[in-house]
Amino acid sequence: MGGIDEVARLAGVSTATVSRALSGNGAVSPATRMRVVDVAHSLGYVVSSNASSLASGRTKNVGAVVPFLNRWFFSSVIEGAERALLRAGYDLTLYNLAGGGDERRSVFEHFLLRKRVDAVIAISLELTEDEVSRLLALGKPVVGVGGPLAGVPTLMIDDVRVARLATEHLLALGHTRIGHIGGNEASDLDFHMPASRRTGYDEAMRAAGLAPESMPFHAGDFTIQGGYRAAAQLLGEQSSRPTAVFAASDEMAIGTILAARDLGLSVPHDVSVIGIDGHELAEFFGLTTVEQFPEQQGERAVELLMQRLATDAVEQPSTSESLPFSLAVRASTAPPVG
Amino acid sequence: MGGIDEVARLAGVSTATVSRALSGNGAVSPATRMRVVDVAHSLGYVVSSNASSLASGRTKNVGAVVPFLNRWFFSSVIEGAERALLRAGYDLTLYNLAGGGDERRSVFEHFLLRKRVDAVIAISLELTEDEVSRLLALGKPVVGVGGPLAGVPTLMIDDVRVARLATEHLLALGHTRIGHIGGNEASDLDFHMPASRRTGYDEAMRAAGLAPESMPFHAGDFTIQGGYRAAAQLLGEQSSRPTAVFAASDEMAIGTILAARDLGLSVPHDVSVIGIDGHELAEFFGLTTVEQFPEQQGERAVELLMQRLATDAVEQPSTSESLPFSLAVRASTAPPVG
DNA sequence: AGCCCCCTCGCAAGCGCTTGCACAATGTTC
DNA sequence: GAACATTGTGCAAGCGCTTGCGAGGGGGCT
Repeated sequence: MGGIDEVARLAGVSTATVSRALSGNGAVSPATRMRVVDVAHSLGYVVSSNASSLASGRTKNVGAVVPFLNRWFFSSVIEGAERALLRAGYDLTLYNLAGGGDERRSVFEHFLLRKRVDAVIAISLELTEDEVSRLLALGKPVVGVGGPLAGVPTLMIDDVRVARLATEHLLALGHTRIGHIGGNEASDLDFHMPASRRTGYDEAMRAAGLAPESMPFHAGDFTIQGGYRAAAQLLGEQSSRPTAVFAASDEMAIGTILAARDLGLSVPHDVSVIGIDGHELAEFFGLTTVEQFPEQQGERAVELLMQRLATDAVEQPSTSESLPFSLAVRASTAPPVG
Repeated sequence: MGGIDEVARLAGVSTATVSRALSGNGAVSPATRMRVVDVAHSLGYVVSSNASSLASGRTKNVGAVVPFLNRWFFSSVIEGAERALLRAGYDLTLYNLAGGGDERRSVFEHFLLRKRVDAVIAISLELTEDEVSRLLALGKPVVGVGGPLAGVPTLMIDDVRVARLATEHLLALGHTRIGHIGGNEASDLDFHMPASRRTGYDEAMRAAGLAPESMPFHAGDFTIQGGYRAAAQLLGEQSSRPTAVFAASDEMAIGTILAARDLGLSVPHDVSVIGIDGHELAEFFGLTTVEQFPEQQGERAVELLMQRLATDAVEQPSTSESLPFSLAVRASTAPPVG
């Protein structure tokens, strides 16, 4: 009941024709197609994805592997990807590594192997070599977003340039004492982003004839609270207080703004603050930032995947794409006083 | 290659036995099972979900329908659900209604119909009658989380009681002028939560002999910014300024704290603030709040679903469950001064 | 008129599993 | 030791689609 046979019967054609009419694969005359589509619609018939997948080898589903879900960047990328996928008739199934050990292993050793997906999007993941090779061994298109994955084409902003741009904005305003709040050494080892952003900062400082190593630096964990704590330290020492702070993420920058307030410092009068990300709260806090556009990154990732699926090119083009970003100047940055 | 036949051959049994050994359905001697499992493991064989689904009618996959993804509550519920599902060997596929019109329709008219899921979790959704009936027409277990769905068993906190508890906390501290920041009339029509929280507030006030209608009220949109704007108004009028504010969500409460600071008011000295949710930022802002536990709600939803799938009870028990919550007292509330 | 090509469509063989049924080999009971 | 459960396994028929191949028919060409 409700299967393809019924549609075929009512439309007066074979199941083969129904399949072709509904999927768009193979030639069907416009008249026949219309009849089939009408019957299917009136029966509320939708092709069973399992039967279809089994027969065709295509699942119309892509997997998204993420390290967390409840962080702005990740959920935004997913949101963009999901939207693009729905439009293309694809589903999105989620593989959240947050759980840690066991769950993480089983995602790679079990879940991704059951042929439920045609492709996978890996978001801001630092994977072990073994995990990457398992991913590639699936023989399916893979694209990374937001973090470099060896051997996988990846979409990401050029963190070095972005950080340079942010730092240059402060320099152009006339600041010469610019503190930095970034990642700590430990996390830098497995995740390059904080290191790259620091590099961009260093480059800009040196290009301006300033010595980055002599500037105040504190590590945060990319949360508001981490930024607050780092900023409290960095801004707390009267003697060496910078006139501007470049935080490696908007959340840390917001923490910095809050810390400044609590220290009785006015932003931007006493201290300018700039971040990176274009977080949804940036505007509310009047935060100057270099925006990136995670939703669009998700959409772009899907675009790439669809293209790759269409040409069934199995080989991974390793051309990584560099994504757009843009400086949004708000009230948190101004020329230094005096 | 790599199919069940190869495993069967190498283990010296039939494919039927392999299927039974790997799935746990049907009796297989321990020795045989071990042999099969070993062979499967060494070949890296994992049952193809499509073939399995087609043959068995079970997909080992559940759908999660959400209105947004990038909000704390939703992503937390999903995170909890995902974790529980992975443990049970299930996948989670995401249906995000955020797009609005077209995408929303196609989720109900197309995507959910392709038999890709065994059950669905509907998170904080206000669905039309048509949408609910389509959901039920799937003939699959459905559970709602965080919002009432007619005819669907739902997990949610008792918003009235939670709001009463929050208000009573302020009353117990001695406050008698307590403002409220809640939802606006329009949104109340399709989403009951703001109205329920207001009801709880009204009840507590009346029980204390106070007239809620004479208290300051402003509508916010459940964001930090909305809370800020509402609080700016509510706290801005010198004459009628309340000594305490009950915000219907933590994000709005945080906005209230920020607005108070900007108005030169000290929290809790000049004004106490309490929220609802247990948002991850509450602790950072020292916000007193009534916590709910969305991750656990996600896990609980999965538990319910699994139970229902196990007993293949098709009929929906309409017993809705009321979830735990708890008052977390922090620095944002104190007795009124003088 | 005859030939060929192209377009449309049906036939039927799978896709890779699951499971009802049958059957053999043990174990249990009196 | 006969009669009957019980347990472990294999056989084979699907699950509901997709698609290679081939048949039929209409039109354009020489």
